[in-house]
Amino acid sequence: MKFGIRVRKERHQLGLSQEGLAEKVGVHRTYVGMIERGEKNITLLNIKKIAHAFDLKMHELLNDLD
Amino acid sequence: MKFGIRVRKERHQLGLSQEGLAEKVGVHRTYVGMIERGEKNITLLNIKKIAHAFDLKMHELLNDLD
DNA sequence: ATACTTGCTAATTATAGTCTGTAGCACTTT
DNA sequence: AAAGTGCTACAGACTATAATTAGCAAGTAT
Repeated sequence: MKFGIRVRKERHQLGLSQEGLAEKVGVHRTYVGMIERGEKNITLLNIKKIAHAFDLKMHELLNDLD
Repeated sequence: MKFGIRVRKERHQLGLSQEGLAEKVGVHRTYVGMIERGEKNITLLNIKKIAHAFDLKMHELLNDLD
């Protein structure tokens, strides 16, 4: 999945650490790492939370992925 | 979540029953019902499968949702 | 009256998501 | 060099919940 790569890119663009993003999103720090490495099959609610942390809408975070 | 309503709308547009969509997507018929009723927090992989069953990309199925 | 569709429940299995801890790398300071 | 700091990868054990499955009720249509 390229979703993780996209998340990492957006996170770096904001100059956030995984821990910093985790805090904004409301998930655990290690989980952000797992998402970025594509190890987990994230749910709709968390996609939404991450998108909002980036001030994006879900579909904006997902375009050009599949 | 409005995602379920969107799925139902797309399904009707194709004249499919829940069972017919379930078969195309590769999930159980009752699960499609649960998704449409917003009872489940669907994962990225299943969002992708459903979108593909509709000949859509994920972000196309999710636009105008949040 | 029977075949089709959907809503709903309850139980089980698979896996998403949490938490603790260890280790490695890059950089800075003394 | 060594010690300290910040970020990340990863493992293992745990908890919460997504996803599967079977079954029954109710409506609608044929």
